[in-house]
Amino acid sequence: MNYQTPRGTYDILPEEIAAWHDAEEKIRRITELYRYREIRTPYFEDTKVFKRENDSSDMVNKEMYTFAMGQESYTLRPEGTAGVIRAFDQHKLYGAMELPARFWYLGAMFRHERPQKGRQRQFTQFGIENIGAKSPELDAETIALGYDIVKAMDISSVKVLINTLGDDESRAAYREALKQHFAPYLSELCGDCQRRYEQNPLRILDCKVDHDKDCMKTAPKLSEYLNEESRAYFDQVLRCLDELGIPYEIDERLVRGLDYYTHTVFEVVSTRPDSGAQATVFAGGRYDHFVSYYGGPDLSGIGFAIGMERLIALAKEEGHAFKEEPACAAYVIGLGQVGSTVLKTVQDLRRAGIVAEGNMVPRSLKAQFKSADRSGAKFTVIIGEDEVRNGTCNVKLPDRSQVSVSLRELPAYIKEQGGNNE
RNA sequence: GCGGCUAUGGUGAAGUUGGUCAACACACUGGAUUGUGGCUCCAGCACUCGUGGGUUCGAGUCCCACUAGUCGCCCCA
Repeated sequence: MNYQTPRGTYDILPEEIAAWHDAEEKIRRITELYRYREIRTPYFEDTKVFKRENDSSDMVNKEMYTFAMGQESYTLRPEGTAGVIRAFDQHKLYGAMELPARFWYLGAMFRHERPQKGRQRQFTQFGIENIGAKSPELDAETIALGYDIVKAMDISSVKVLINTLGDDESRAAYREALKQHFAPYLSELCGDCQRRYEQNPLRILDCKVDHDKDCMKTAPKLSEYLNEESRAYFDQVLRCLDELGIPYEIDERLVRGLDYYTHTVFEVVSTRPDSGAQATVFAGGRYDHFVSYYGGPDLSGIGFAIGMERLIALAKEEGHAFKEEPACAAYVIGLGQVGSTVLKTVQDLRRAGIVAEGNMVPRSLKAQFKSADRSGAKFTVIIGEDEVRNGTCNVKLPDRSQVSVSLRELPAYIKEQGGNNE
């Protein structure tokens, strides 16, 4: 029997973890600067939290890990927004927090999809939600936060795609116009599009199958159906981005997969040719009615999610130097019958704040030196039987010269020599 | 859910038209060298080629199924 990770899941081995810590640290710093606060919601929720009425997205309809326990049906979260808003409503945070309430989250998400480059069944998302206020400035600020994270990872080959879905009135008008336009062509469209025609005609524009059909090219544009207010809102978002120096591209086809979006939607994609089919680094948008869906007041919100695996992979491809974990400063070797002296010496070093390792099993001198080499320690401390008697040790310096130091003064000596790393 | 490609030790891999011991390199372990290492030299390191069937006198090499990886479609972070 071979044991291995389930399909689409993977282990992050110690070798890889520095990259994650680096990204997480930068994210923490940036969310702090923007005054966002972390929220942790369960990894599974009542299925109804994710499976909403009138939701036509595949993610919700066929990619969820749903399981039953007794009478209850639960689902592993496929995305972060639903849980955060559920918590916001459940705990009535609209009354307890200053609005807009600002949340960030980081954790695993689960979708039962076929794995490929940049897509796993368990993957990690960082996301933010800004709930309870609505303004073009907030939309721009939200995009800026994500953009800052991407920049902090030294990723430069990305572009911001942006679009507006308008308010309810604009969308309703557009929806009717689209249905009218596509009605005569319905039989030419793919099966998915025929389903979308009823459920969410906007998504037809997103279709890859029917992309090149004439009726797509002649389809009315959403921008033609925006009312005055929606147009002004979007223009102001763009103006803010201009002022912040964030380059963007308006993409009229961008409607996003989740059905709850209104007004501003955006997607930041990699422009690297080696990014594969899953090039989106982060994506999100505004939602006018999602907060009330779970029983809260009719507040608007905006958020986005970053795919952490994609972020880290891109940073790697772009040559970002990940912050490394602290190296070993001192390695302690024991020769002969030295009892617990090695252990005590290493502990003294650690208590003095020095990253240290010691040889704890009886091994040949050669093997111990080899470990010392591999640990990358700047200093090798050698303790033999004579030294134990005298209360001293031999310290090998980086230039391979050797000095005798009393065990009591060893931590101070190593600090003095600049031993504690950088 | 659909399609292409792939699958040999800890790692990178070689394995000819199916026919001896499954190369080579790195890594690892031990020794030369049990009070001083990173060099060198020597030795060891795949009862077996993702799993299960089949064809054959004979299969790592051919066929089928399954599993996994990978890339693409769908979808999406």
